[in-house]
Amino acid sequence: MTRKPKQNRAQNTVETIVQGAFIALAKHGAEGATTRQIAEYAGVGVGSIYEYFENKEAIFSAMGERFSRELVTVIQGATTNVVRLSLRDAVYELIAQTAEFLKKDDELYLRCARESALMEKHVPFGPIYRALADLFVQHAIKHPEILRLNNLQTMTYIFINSGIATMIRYLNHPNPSFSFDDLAKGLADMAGHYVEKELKL
Amino acid sequence: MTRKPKQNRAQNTVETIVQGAFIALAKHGAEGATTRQIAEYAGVGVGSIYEYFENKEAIFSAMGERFSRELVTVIQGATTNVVRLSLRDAVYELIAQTAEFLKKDDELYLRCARESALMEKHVPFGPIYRALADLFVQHAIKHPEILRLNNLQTMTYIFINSGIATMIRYLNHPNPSFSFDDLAKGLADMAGHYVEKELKL
DNA sequence: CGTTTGTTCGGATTCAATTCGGATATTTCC
DNA sequence: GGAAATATCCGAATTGAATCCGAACAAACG
Repeated sequence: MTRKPKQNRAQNTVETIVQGAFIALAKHGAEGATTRQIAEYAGVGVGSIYEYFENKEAIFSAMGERFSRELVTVIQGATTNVVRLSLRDAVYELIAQTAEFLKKDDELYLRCARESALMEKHVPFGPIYRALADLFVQHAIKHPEILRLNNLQTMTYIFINSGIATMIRYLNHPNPSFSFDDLAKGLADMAGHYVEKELKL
Repeated sequence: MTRKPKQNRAQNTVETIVQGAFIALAKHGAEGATTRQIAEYAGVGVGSIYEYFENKEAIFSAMGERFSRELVTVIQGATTNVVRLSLRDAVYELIAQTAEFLKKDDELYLRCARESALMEKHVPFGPIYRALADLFVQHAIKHPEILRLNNLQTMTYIFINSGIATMIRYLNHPNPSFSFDDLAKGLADMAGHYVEKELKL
């Protein structure tokens, strides 16, 4: 039965295992990442994994949670700057920040994000979605005219999901006919134009 | 080594296996779908699977290809009607058609699409993307003003990917605060407003 | 028919995930 | 301090699903 790590040592082991899993995944893809691989990279016996993780899936979930948590931090960190900007600029800035986050640590996260099957399954998007929705609210407070939109719920959902999905897809399979920056501008314009047009009606 | 089926009988076995895999997946999810399960549903010996499929992954790929092929047919079938409509109505209609496609056969495809991890990995989106891009061109021929947009490539990419991703996400985890139809309208408006606004500049 | 080629099958094999029981480290408490 | 209790770590052994294989069955062909 999996137990909670009580000592520092164990806490550290858990962290080490998750880190090892990130490395194994980035290096060998979802297939190559066997439990032995992970234990190897973590510098830990295979058995130790099962002291703290129900099974291999649980490691991936822990990875997903760490990813989600850090991305939320990035989003929250960007809030103060972003709320001042126009919606268009806010979207652009947010995408830029996220891209930077994915590329840190020698693209560790981006490499893992390429295993999009695992991502989709194990990353809790709820908190990310909520952080963005919050940001959106903060932004709306500074730009109250946006509140006049009547289908705000739906459009927030669409913008957020579209943005995340399109960005991930592009990073996974870059399309040579335009740059990531073009994409970011396109997404920013899409949101910007929509709001401007809708407010006119 | 896997072989090509030469006799009708074998051709049929291959088809049967793929069908069995769809059923197993819809019924028991990605985990429950063991090779024995699949063979069982197909009414075929386990060994037979390996005559025509390199491994289990290959079955999923075949499923993905079948899915992709059929969806492309749906899109192409919708073309004649859709090109007449305004961009907004065209997007709406297309989403409606796709949703209907996903729900046929007692939601067989939708159930499988829920295993989004597998989808993402095994469905070749290229042909689907191309069919939509084609449709977009056909549409533009009837509505030439659209060709005045300067970042057409990028925006096509964004609209198509946003639409697919948002729709699949909603169907996988419906958001109770608005309906699927609201979503379709939102996506249609997003594309419609963007184009109208951009053309004004 | 007899031969050759295509097909089906399910028991045997393989290999990664998981378990287990003991060895080792840390904390507790006298 | 040190001995008991608790927590941690480990890797050989087990398990089970994916895959292989060789025998048996069917069709095609002369």
